[in-house]
Amino acid sequence: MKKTVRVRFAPSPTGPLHIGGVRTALYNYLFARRHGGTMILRIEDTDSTRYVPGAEEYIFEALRWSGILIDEGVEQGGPHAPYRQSQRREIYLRYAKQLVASNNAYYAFDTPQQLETLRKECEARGESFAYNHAVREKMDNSLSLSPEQVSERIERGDGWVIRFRMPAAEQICMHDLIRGEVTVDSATLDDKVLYKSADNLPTYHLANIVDDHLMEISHVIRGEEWLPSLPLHYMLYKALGWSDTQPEFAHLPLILKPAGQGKLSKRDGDKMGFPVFPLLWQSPEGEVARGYREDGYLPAAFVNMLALLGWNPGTEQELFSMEELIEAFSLERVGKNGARFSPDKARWFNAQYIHHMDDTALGELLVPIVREHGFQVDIALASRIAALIKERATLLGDLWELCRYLFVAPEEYDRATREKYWKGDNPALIADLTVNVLERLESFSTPQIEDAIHHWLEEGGHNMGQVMNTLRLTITGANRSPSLYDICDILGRDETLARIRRALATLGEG
RNA sequence: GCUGAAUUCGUCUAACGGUUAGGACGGCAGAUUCUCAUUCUGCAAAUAGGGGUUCGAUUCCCCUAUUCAGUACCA
Repeated sequence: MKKTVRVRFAPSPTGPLHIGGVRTALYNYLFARRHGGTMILRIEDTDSTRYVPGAEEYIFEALRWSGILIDEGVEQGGPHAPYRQSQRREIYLRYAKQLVASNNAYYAFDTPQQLETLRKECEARGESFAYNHAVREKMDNSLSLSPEQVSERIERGDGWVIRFRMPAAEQICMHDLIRGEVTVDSATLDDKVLYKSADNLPTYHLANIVDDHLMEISHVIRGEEWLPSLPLHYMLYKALGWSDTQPEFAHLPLILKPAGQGKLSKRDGDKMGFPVFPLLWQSPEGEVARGYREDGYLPAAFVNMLALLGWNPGTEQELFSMEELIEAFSLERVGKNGARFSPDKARWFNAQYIHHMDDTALGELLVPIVREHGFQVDIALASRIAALIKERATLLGDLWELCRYLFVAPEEYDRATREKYWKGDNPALIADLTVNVLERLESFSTPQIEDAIHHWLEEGGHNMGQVMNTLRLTITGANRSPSLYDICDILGRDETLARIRRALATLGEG
C-alpha cells in the first residue's frame, strides 16, 4: 500500500523568498499534485532574532502569484494547525525532554561566549572545535554534572540548551530519492543544539523533525544545503522512535549564480541586472530589490523557467503550462548537479509566453498600461494592438514603447532615420502619395490602403523600401514598427494625414 | 582543515555499456519582410585528468583535480 503523499514547504520568514525557494516550493507542489497529495505551508520562525516583518506576507503573495496553491497552512488552516512554529513552542520542549530522559540528549550550560573562546583557541592551534563525543564529558553539562547540580542550575535560572548526544561511532546509512545511498560516520558529527532556554524555542532540527512527524509528512523535498544535516535527522527519528514512519528525502540541487562561483545570492541580481526575487521587496530598512512580477514577467513563464532549472522531462518539450508540469514531473528526473541561473533564458521564456498569448488576453493587460500613460483604449482596440506588437515584446514593460506612437504623434524625428530617408525624391514622393492616393481613398482601412499604395508604387516605378520607410518616419517618427498599413488603419484617416502634413511642414524639402 | 555532494558544448541539459554524443538559450551567418522584431535554415561549440573492468565506456569501479554545500544557542 502506498502512503498518501503529504509534502510541505517550510520557509523561515527572515527575508524575501528568493527564486531558489520558489523552485523548492514549486517542486513540492508539482509532486503533491502529481500524486494527488497535500501541499502544506509551514512557517519556521524559531529564530526570534532573525525575524523580519513583512517576510511572511511576502512568502504568501509570492506563492500565490506563482500559482502555487497551498492546501494546509498558516492562512488556510488544517487538521494540524497551528502551522507557525512560534505558536507550537510547548510541543517541542516535551520531545526535547523525552530525548533527555532516554539518554539521547543532555542539558548543556556552556555559554555562547565560552564556546566562542574555545573555538578561537582551537583555531589558533590550527584545529577546529566540535562539541562532540570527544569533548562532551569535559564540558559544562548534565553529563559531567550531578543530577542535583543540574536541577539546581536550571532552577536558579542559568541559561541552558539541550544537545543531541550523537553516537561516537556508527555508520549512518541514508537514502535520498535523488542521490541514492549516502553513508556518514557519526564520529564526524557533533552534538547539535535542539532547544534553547534563551527564547524557549527549538532549533530547526528538532522543530522540523517533530512537525514533519506530527503533520504526517511523507516526502521531504528541500535544498541540497540540508544534505549534511540528514544524518542528524535520521538519528532524531530513531531516538524518538519514529523511524518506521520517517518520510522519504529528496535533496534538490542548488541554483548557482550566472557567473562566478557560489549559489545565487540576493546581491547578484542588482549587480548583474536581473531579479532574484519573484516580487519586489522593500526591507524594513528601506532597501529595495527588484522582482520578476514588477520587471514584467508573466507568472507562467517564470514558473516554466524555474521548473526546467534542475528538472527535465526527458523529451524536447520546453514550454509547459502548470497542468503539463504536474503531469510530467517526477523526482527521478531531477538532476544531481547545481544549475547555473541564466537571465537570458528567463527572458526567452517570457518572450515565448507573450508571443503565444491570446490577443484578447494580452489586450486586457495592455488596457491598464495605456491608461497609466494617460490614454483610454477599449478592449477591442487593445487586442488589435496586442496582435501587432506582441512578437516584438520580451517583457510586459516593452509594450508601451512598442505602441506609444499610436497614442502620441511624433514630437521629434529620429535623427539617423531622417538622415537616411528624408532626402532626394522621398519627401516629394510622400507629398504626391498623400495628395493623389491617401486623401482620395474611399475607405481608410488596411486592405484598401495596401492596394492603393501598391498600385501607386507600381505605376510610378518607385522603390518600396524608400517610400515606406520615409512614410514610417512621418507617422511614427522613427524606423521601427509593425506593418504601416495597420498603423494607418488604427490611427484613422485624419490623424494619419495630419501627421504626414506635419512632417512635410517641419522636415522641409530634405 | 574536516565531512558530504557534484563534474557532458560558454549556459540549461539528453543519451539509464554500442549514437555522426541530441535539443534549448546565447553567439555567428543566411533566408523571409516596407523597417524593427518574429519566424525559418545553417555554422561553431562538450564527455575534467589518469588508471582499471569490458569485445566496447559519457555511462560501472578506483585515484587525482576542480566546484559547491555544511561545519552556529541560523534556517
